[in-house]
Amino acid sequence: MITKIKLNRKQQIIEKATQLFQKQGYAATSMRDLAGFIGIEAASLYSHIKSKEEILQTICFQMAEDFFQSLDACELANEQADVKLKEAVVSHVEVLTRDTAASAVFVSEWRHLSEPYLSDFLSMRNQYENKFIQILIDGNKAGIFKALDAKFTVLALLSSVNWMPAWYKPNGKLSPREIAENVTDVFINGLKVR
Amino acid sequence: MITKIKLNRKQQIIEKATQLFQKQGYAATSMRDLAGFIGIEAASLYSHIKSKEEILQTICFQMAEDFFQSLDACELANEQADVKLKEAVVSHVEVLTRDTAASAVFVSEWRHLSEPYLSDFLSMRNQYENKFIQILIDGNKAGIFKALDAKFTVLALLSSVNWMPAWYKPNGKLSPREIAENVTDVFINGLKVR
DNA sequence: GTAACGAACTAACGCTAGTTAGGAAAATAA
DNA sequence: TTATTTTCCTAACTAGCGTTAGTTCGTTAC
Repeated sequence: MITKIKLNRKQQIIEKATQLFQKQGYAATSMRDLAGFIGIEAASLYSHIKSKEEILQTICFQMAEDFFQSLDACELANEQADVKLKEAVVSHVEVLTRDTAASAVFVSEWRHLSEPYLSDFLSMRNQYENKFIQILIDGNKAGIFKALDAKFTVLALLSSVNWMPAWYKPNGKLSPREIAENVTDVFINGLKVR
Repeated sequence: MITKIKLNRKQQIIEKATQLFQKQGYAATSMRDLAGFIGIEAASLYSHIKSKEEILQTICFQMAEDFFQSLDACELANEQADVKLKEAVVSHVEVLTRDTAASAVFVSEWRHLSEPYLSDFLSMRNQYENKFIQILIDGNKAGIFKALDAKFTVLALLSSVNWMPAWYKPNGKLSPREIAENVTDVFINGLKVR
């Protein structure tokens, strides 16, 4: 009984590649490595994909799309800046934890994209970060947030959260939302008892 | 007039390699690349170094030593936990910004170390993180810090700060100490006006 | 002046990389 | 059953990898 395990070879290739790219890095992962783990020959991969880089592109741009979609799904129009920030970070962390391997690749392997994909990627990332920056700026104008370099602060916030895939265990005690709420609480209210 | 530019070839090799490892990653940087930038043949590198990995080892362990040395130099024995934490982060950021390229390599290329160097490296890193964790635990016991998962919080804090080398410009408006103080202030007191 | 040394060179080694071509086998459709 | 399409194979190619061997050549030491 074989059942229909073989949903889609291409999808399986991308999934395994994601794991290997996370563990070893894109450049240090060979097509023979990848094929071996799947149980076929390296050349056979090319019946399903066009190139090694296509895999990386798929991972990176799929994740980018997920981040945008999740952020857009938050209804933030009528909220205060601190609530907005919290919800935005929760959305971000939920995407991050949904597939930690893909997230890790997204965070640290994008630089191996070639042009014009690299430029596209960076411009999308910039656009995404700007949404967070705007929340901080608005929050400051509204007297809710301190006057800090908004870009700098957002980068610090996202960096702290982007490295979660490296240590997040899906069976841990905390849900993604709880984790995100903890992190944002520290950022918004601080570590200190008051 | 040639003057004595050639301070030390080995040092020059390591410096250039550091830049390339940062920009392209360790695995994606070839010895011919490196040699080309220096202006010699790849084979000639081996008059000065034993292997490609030796360069990575030098960078990673030199940085590790710097971090420990800088942290140990802080006199924290009689301070409150929040001051301790602030000083520890300042020390960390000062090392990070002293050589941003080496720091970036230290942060993201260590996984290409082979055994036993990899294990040594990770155990040192663990030891280092534990010093921060202890500060949080003590601070909580003393009623200064909230009750949070200390390890989790430290990793978030260090991650947020470890990605500074990627965007820090030495000629920026803020000194390393000011940057570190800003970051720690957010972490300790929060983003919110009170 | 000659011996010794350091740093560079050329040439090549063995290996692995990503990828292509062409055909066999297996799965699917008619 | 036959035809078609999908999947995988073997074999091979070119390019590049890290590294070694052996040599040349200028500088330094006696």
